Amino acid sequence: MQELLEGLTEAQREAVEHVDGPLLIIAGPGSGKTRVVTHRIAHLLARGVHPRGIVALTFTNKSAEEMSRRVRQLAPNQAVWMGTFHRFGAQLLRRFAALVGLAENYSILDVEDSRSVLKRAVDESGHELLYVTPGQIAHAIGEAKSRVISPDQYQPRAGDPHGAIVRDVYPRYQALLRETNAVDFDDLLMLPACMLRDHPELRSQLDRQYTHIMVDEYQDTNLAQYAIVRALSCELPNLAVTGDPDQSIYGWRGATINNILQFENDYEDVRTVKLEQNYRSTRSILRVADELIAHNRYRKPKRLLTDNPEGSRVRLVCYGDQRDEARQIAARIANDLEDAKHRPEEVAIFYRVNALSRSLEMALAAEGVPFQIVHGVEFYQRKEVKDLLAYLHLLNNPRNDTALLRVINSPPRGIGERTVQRLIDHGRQRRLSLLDACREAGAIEKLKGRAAVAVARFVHLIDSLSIHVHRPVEEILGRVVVESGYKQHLESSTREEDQDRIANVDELLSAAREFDEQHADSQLDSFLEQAALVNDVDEWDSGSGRVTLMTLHAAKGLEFDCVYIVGVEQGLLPHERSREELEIEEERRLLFVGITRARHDLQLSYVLRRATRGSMRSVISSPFLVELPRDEMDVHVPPGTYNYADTTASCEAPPGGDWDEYNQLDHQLDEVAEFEQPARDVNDDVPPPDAAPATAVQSAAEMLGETPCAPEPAAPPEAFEHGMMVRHPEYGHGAIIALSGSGLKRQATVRFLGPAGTRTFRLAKSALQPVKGKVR
DNA sequence: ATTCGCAAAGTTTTT
DNA sequence: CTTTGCGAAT
Repeated sequence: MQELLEGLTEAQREAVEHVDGPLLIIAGPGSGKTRVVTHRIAHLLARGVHPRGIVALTFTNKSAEEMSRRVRQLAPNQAVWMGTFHRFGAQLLRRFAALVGLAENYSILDVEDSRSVLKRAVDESGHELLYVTPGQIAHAIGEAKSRVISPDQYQPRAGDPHGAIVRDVYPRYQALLRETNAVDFDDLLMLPACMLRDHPELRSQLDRQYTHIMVDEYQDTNLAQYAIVRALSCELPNLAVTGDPDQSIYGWRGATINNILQFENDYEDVRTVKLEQNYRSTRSILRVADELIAHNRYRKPKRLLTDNPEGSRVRLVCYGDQRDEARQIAARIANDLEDAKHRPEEVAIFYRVNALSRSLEMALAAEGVPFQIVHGVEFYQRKEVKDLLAYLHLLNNPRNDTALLRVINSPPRGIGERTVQRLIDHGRQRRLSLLDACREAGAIEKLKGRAAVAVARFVHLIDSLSIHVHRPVEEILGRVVVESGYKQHLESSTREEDQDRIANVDELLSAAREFDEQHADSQLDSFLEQAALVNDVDEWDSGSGRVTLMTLHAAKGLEFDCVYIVGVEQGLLPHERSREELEIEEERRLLFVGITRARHDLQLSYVLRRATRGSMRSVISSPFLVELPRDEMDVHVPPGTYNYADTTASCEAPPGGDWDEYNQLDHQLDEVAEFEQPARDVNDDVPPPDAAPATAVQSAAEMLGETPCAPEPAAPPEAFEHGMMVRHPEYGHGAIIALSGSGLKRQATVRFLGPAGTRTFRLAKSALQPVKGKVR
C-alpha cells in the first residue's frame, strides 16, 4: 500500500488516502489528476473495498480506457467498472428496463434516427413547422431531458415561442420511442434518473451495491447525471468527484457548472482537496492561461502554480488568410519534425469548428506531414454501416420500426414508398409493430401482387436471420451481408463510391470479429450498445506517429508537447452564437483548455481574411487576445493591426451607421495583407508562400516542380497509413484521408492537391506510391 | 422505382 | 464551397 503513495505530494496523497465520505478534488490542468484517481482506486482495493462496489464514471470511453489501463497496472485482476455515464445508464436501463416501460433488448438511436422519429412525431401532431425547425424542437426536448423533465411534467417556459409545439410533440415522440422499444442518447441519462427517483427500494439497493462512486470531469455533468449520482450516494455517500470549474465547456449541452460549485453544500462533511500544482506546462504557457482565465467574472479565483522551467515564449501570429496560416504552420511542423524537435504524435492543431480542418489537411499533406483528424463523418455514420447495423438492430429488437424503415428496401427489393406507407397505416390501425404489419401484408386490402410478395420475402429474410441471433456477432453480420443481398448489390454496382462501401462493410465485419474475440459471451445487444456509444475521440490513436487535428472540445483531457490553436478570431472564438456573458465565459474557458494542453510549445494564430461560404471576408481578431500578456509573448503581427481587436471590438457591423469608417478599416486591412507576409518573421528558412493563384495550377506535379514519372512497382498495401503523403503517376501528390479493408481489398481514399480531387484506389492494384519524408 | 441533375440552403461544440 | 433535398426523366 505504501508504494501507492510514493512520489505523491501532500495534497495528492490526501486525496488518494481518502476512503469514506464525500470528496471534492479540484484539479487544475496538468495537476496529475488521473494519477490521483487511479491511485485512489488501487488504494481502495488495497483497503479491501470490493471491486464490484467501485464505479468510475468518465466523460469519454477513451479516458475510461486510459484509467482502466493504469488501474490494471497498479492492481491487476481487479475488475472495477469504468466507463462513461451514458454507458452506465445504458446498462442500468438494460437491467431494469421494465420499470420504465422498455424491454431489455431496447435499441439506442443515434442522432439521425432520433431525428427521423421526431419527424414522425411532428407529423402526427399535425403541427406545421413554419417558424421553427425540427432541430429547435429536438433541442428543446433534449434540454428537458437533461433536466429530468418527463413529457407529462413539461411546462414551456414563459414566453417560449415554441413551447406549445414542444408540449404536443414531446409526449408523442417519447411514446413512439417506447412503442418501438428504443431510446435516444438523452434517455440514457434521464430514464435511469427517473427510475431511481420513482423506485426507492431499487435506489436503496443500488446505493448499497455501489459503495464507492467516482466521477471525473464533474464540471461537465448535467442535472440528470447529478440526479443519478445523488441517488446512488444517499446512504453511502462515498462519492469522489474531480473537476475544474475553469474547464467547464459543455454548458450548451445542459451541463451545469453549479454541480461542482455547489458540491460542498450538497453533501455533508465534504473533504476538499485542491490540486493546484501544474506538472505539465512551462511557466510562460501557464502565465498566458492564467491571465486569460482571470478575465472570467463568474469564477472563484485560482492560480496555476508550477516548478517547471520558463520555457520558450508563447507565439501569437497573424497570417494573411487561412491558406497562409495552414501552409506556414505545416511548414513549421515539417521543419520541427525534420530537426527531431518533436515527434509527430506530440504535435496537435486545435480549432473551434471542424470546418477549419480542411486547409490544414491540404497543407500538411503538401508538406508530407502524417496526420490524423479526429472528426465528423465517422465510420458508424456512413450509410452502408448504418444500414447493416439497422439489420442487426431489427434482429435484436423486432419492434425497432426505425431500423426496419432503413432496411426494408435497401438493397432495393421492390418495396416502394406507397407500400411502406400502407404498412405504416396498417400497423397503426392494428397497433402492430411494422414487422408484424409486414407479416400481415397479404391481408392488407390494397397490397396485392408484386408488393405483397416482396414484403413476404422480406419478412422471410428477417425470420431466417433471426434464428441465428445468439451466434457470434461476426457470423450474424456475415449472414446479413450475404443473405440480404447487400453485398451483391454493392458488388454489381459500377459506381466508385460503392466500391468504397464494400471496403467499409469488410471493416465492419472485422470490428464484429474483434468484438467477438474480446467478449467471451459476445452478445448482439452489447455490440450494438458499443457501436452506438463510440465517439470520435475514442478512435484517436495516441501512438500513431501522426500529428493530431481536432476541435478544442475534443482536446479536453489530452496533452501534447507542441500545440497550435488556429482561428482565434471574433465570431469563431468566441463563436458568433455565443453572445451572452456566460456563454462568452465558456468560450474563454474553451481557449483556456486549449492553451493548457501544451507542455512546451504553444502558438495562437488568426488571419486577416477568411473564406467563409465561398467568399473572402475580413476578420477581426479575438477579443481574448487583448487579455493575454502580450509583452511576454512572441508576437508576429503586421504593424497597424496589432491593436485591431482593441479598437474595433465595440464597433462590429455598423447598424445603419458609419460605413465610411468601416470601409476604411477594411481598406487598411488590404494594405496590411499585401504589405507583410507575417510568418516570415516566424520561420526564416521557410520560403514565402507560392504567389501563383490556385486556379493557375495545372497539376499537382507541376505545382510541386516535378515531372510526372513512370509507374514504379506497387508498394505493399500495408505500407499505407492514414494521413500519409502519396504520389500517383497520373494525379500527382495527395494525402490519404481514409483507409479501409485489408489484404487485396485494402483501399485508400486520397485527396489530391491538384485538380484531381478525391479518389479511391485498391492499393494492391493501384500505382500509388508512398512519399517518404518531405515533399520538395 | 431508381437515378440523375439542379437548386437551395447552411455551418459550433458531442454523449 | 459543400452538402442536402427535391423534382423530373427514364
